[in-house]
Amino acid sequence: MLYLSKNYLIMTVSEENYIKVIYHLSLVSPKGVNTNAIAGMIETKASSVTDMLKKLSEKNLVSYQKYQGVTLTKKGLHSAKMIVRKHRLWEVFLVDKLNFSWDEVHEIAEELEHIRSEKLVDQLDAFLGFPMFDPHGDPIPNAKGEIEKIDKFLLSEANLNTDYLCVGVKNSSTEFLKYLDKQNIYLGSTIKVISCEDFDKSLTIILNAKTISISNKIGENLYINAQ
Amino acid sequence: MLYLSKNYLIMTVSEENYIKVIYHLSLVSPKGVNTNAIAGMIETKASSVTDMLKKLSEKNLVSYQKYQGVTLTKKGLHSAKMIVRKHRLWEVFLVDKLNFSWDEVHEIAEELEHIRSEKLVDQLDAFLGFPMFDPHGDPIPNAKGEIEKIDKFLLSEANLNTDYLCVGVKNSSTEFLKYLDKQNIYLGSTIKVISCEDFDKSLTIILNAKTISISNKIGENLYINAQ
DNA sequence: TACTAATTTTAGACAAATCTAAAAATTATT
DNA sequence: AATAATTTTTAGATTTGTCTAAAATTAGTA
Repeated sequence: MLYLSKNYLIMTVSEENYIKVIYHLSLVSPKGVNTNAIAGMIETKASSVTDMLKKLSEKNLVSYQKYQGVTLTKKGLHSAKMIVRKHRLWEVFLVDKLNFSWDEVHEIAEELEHIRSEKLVDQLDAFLGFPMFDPHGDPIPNAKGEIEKIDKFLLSEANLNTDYLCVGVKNSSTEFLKYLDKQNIYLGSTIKVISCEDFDKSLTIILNAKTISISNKIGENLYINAQ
Repeated sequence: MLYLSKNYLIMTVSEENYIKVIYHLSLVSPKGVNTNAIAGMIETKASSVTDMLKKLSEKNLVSYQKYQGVTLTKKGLHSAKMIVRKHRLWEVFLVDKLNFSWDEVHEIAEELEHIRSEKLVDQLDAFLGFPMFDPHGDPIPNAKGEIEKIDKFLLSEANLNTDYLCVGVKNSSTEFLKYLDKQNIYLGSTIKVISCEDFDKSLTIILNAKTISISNKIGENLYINAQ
């Protein structure tokens, strides 16, 4: 096994991707992540996942019991947070400094998140002014792995006639983000739900003083916050 | 073979490293680069190089004749320049924006040079103000692959009692760059050679108004320019 | 020119990460 | 609780990039 120092072991890009996916799935299934769920996210076969889980378990990055799903160890959790930290910091860099739009950055950050230098990440963080959130409203872990939790919920759960702030997206797909751009919905936009159709749960909202109608699916992918 | 469009083919990190090394060696051996020379640079075995040369030849990135060495095709040359472009732009970013020193950036740029997005490189270039040279004085190819040639030569070839400007380093190793820092030799420093010892070719120079002595090996790795 | 030395290539093997197909274990359903 | 359906694992194969050892070619030298 490839170690640089006692606490820092070199992971392959593939291993990092598994750890990251397990981390994201753990937030929804903290008791254990299923093989198939991982396979779905990585776009690989369940058998490949099993192979990798054994390897990650060997390296003490996950706790894995045959047929019982997998959880991150303390070491694995820290690795995952550092990957997420890099991913989100690079996204901020791309948007704030290189004028990318929020729908263009995910794919590039998927590559940049695997660049190894710790100093690079921390200098980048400082250069960007220690941002707390990425362009999609997701929190950026600090150098220790600590994550600022903000109280946010979905627009579909909003009370009627109450002012909210748009603070994030649940879905970061290009299609969804481009739709939001077209509707002039950005992070920081003010939103008030006027009505909800019983039939299809579509919402009529006042967005930055204009009234528009959006589908239930949009409401279920937009995070808001009490203003 | 993995193509994205007619003219853009995806290369693996390994393939890119070979192409880059062949490019650098071509500048010294334009008639053909030897298998062993490549093996030495990549720290691999000659047999591995042979395997890769066949693969690169298949992809039309190199012209390869058994036992006869290898040269880059037009396509290979362009790929190489784009990799070098990325490497050097990232080095500028690390030094100018993230406060790295010139001896820390090579290793990180070795990773960053493989990030694929063309838009990323071009936006980075603009963000940095279209720099012509990297922190070691090496020219940065523009988006078309054009490289500014400046007339530079080694300090060991300098005339006595003539004012020169330090414009680059031939050797970018950490050890050499740290030595230069210690001696306060930077790009842009003014240098005049006062004398050269017959015995060991060591040089006595006036550097920024101070007189110091440097070995022949230093003189053979420092590029200068008529002021 | 013939022989020796160095370089380069071939042949076959291996590790990492993946796959398919079949077997085993778990979960859901009657 | 027995059986069906689903999930997960195993076993064995494949691809990429590497390796070693041996063979082939080229270069150097007496």
